[in-house]
Amino acid sequence: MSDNLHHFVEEFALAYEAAGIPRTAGRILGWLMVCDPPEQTASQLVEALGASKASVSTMTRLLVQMHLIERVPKRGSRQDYFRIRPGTWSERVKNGLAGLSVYKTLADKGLRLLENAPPERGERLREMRELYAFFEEELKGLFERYERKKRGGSDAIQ
Amino acid sequence: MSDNLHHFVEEFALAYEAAGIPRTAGRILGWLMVCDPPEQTASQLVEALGASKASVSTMTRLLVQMHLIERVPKRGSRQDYFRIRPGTWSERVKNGLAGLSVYKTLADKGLRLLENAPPERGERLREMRELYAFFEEELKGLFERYERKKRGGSDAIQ
DNA sequence: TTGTATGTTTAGTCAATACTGAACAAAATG
DNA sequence: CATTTTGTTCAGTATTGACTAAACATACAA
Repeated sequence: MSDNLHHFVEEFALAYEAAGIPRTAGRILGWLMVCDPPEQTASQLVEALGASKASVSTMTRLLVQMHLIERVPKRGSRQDYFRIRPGTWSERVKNGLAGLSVYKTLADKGLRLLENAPPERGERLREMRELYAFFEEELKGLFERYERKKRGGSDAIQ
Repeated sequence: MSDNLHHFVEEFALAYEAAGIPRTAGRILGWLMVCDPPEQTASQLVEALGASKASVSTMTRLLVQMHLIERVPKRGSRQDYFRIRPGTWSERVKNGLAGLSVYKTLADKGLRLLENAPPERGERLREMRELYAFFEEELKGLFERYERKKRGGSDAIQ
């Protein structure tokens, strides 16, 4: 409704566009973070964001696939309700950090190819491998610490 | 040269394409990680990767701007030499992780807009904020630990 | 059944971008 | 000076992808 809120939604969308999420999908995310009530039908999204039905249909599907939002069935209504999936951001960060291990694997593959080459030739890859291995290990622990803190902390979300 | 190496370079490029780096730029990166010698001229890159001069010129510029590679002046030659920037991967991870703070800021902005709204409406944003704040803080420490370990460790790169 | 509300799929438009060949620029060498 | 080597810029092509309107499908309501 308010102009400020719309501005926020745009900023939200922009930030997530940089992370590879389509503009409209980002707007849906941003809106679902601040709207009242937190569950919204597809038509409400169309209305609030000024996007087409088709776009909302496609992007909600995408966001559901990405586990960022979820469909909420509502008895007495056959409309689809959407909301931010509880725990989404935590999972997103977790997956993002876990994705770093791809690069460790990559470095490993390269090193295997250079087994018979003079050792200094593998220096670049070893540095890369060492870095990603360190973070893969440590981030695992960091995440556990976060979840433990959250369980023990004030309000648990789910 | 070897077919295996080319396959590795392709895989490397593919992995970094997922991170938003153009295919050819990724190939340059991959090649510079395993080539011998580690510094290569533009024409060597053209030759090794089968890309056009124009592409190599554009993509090397991009990679230099991204601080992933660097131009190395070489006395006695007016050709441009390129190599992986020492410490690149470390810096890349560091910046990537530092980028998470954008989302904390984002959540803050949203919360400010909801100041006058009933508190439960800010619940989604508070959860998000709390998460990113935690990681912003902890990752800072984690990185320090990595650098300290590296300095103290076996071979320092730069 | 017919009508109405809702969501998905399709076809097509528009914009962005990765890439190339060719023209151009700059500088060293003969 | 002209020639050769090297790199950049420009113009054009092809691909991808986000988005929309319109057609279609589904299911409830009268």
